[in-house]
Amino acid sequence: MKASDDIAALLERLSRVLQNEAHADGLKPTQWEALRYLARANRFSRSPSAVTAYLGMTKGTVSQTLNALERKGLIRKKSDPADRRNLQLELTARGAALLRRDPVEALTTAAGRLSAGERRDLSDGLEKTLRAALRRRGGRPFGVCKTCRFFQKNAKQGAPHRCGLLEVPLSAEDGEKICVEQEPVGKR
Amino acid sequence: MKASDDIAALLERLSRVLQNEAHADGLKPTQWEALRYLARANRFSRSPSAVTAYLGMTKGTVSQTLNALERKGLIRKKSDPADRRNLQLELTARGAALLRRDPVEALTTAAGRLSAGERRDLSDGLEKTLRAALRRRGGRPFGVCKTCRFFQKNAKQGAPHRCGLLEVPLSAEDGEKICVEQEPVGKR
DNA sequence: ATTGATAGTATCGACTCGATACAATATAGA
DNA sequence: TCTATATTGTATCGAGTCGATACTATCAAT
Repeated sequence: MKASDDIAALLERLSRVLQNEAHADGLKPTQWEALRYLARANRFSRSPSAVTAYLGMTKGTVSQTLNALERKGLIRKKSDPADRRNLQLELTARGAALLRRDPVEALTTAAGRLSAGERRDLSDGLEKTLRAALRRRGGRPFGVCKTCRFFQKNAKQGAPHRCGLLEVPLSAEDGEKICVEQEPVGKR
Repeated sequence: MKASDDIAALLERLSRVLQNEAHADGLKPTQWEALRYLARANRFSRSPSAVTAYLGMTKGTVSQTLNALERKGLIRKKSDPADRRNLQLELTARGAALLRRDPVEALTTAAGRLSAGERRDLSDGLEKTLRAALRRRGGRPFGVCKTCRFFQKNAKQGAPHRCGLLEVPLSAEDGEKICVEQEPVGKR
């Protein structure tokens, strides 16, 4: 009980530090988050609606944020010929370059001083807490493609892997990225 | 290297969930944070400047946030007769009541499912990460009074304890609360 | 063709937040 | 004492956030 309160307080405070850090290079915290997400998401997951689900915000806010990123020349919008309601988002070269100077590096290096065991413990605890919090809110976990129950390794039909949900081939790179549709293996 | 990135990503995402959660009851995330801080801070640390240092924001923003909380009848401002530049802040009964319905409870209960050992590991990792991040930014740790190097236990001069920095008596309650001036024991 | 779901945009209002400029009070030095 | 200088807090601006609401465009199912 006591320790839970401490964890909440620590998370709140770290969250604040993170947010303060994220005002660098003329971008706002939300803009950084969206940019980071787009860099780590596979091609099925680089749409405004996926960003909306990931950030847990409303469509309107995300629309504004993406417009800001486009205005700054950090992302590009392409319409999807298959479904013209969809927008495909991708980072420009400038967007990718900016991301290499990510202010959240500060926290990354702060965590880097921990021992390997401490890092694993911390990572495990955070992941469990995050999953519990997301379940409670009804949010998707947004895990990496290859950890999904629909991921078919070595499908051997032209492409290395395959998605059993969308019925499409997957490159090795796709498998490493975040996916909107991801559902952890033995779940649900 | 790999695990550090994971930790940064998990923290970022948890931070976002936390922020989304904190839009309850007509308060904004920052207003909740300020309110929570004021409930946990001792009498030397309930001023606008202490809130400013704690949240790591500018004076102007904090001033607005505190005005909003006052308008909503959640905090009260009193001028300090000793130094008339200072403002003493305190929660009203309504403020204290609202805090008992804190939306961050969501995360608290999420963390509550962890085992005692997992909680301790998580808490330790978060604390070390936070300290490292704060040191890097030059921020104060804002620890609890009784863990401060200036804390004198059982001073036996009227009051239970004593602050060796400010040279004032401390109640048992003061000792349990967050202090702006706190410096961890064997530090620096 | 109508109906309904889905993807995005536009706009409003309250708030955030860095930046800047400012008022009042306290403190230290000449 | 008079005068910097620092400290505490407020006021205002502009860009952005974010929930809410209303809107357009496209697709899908009957």
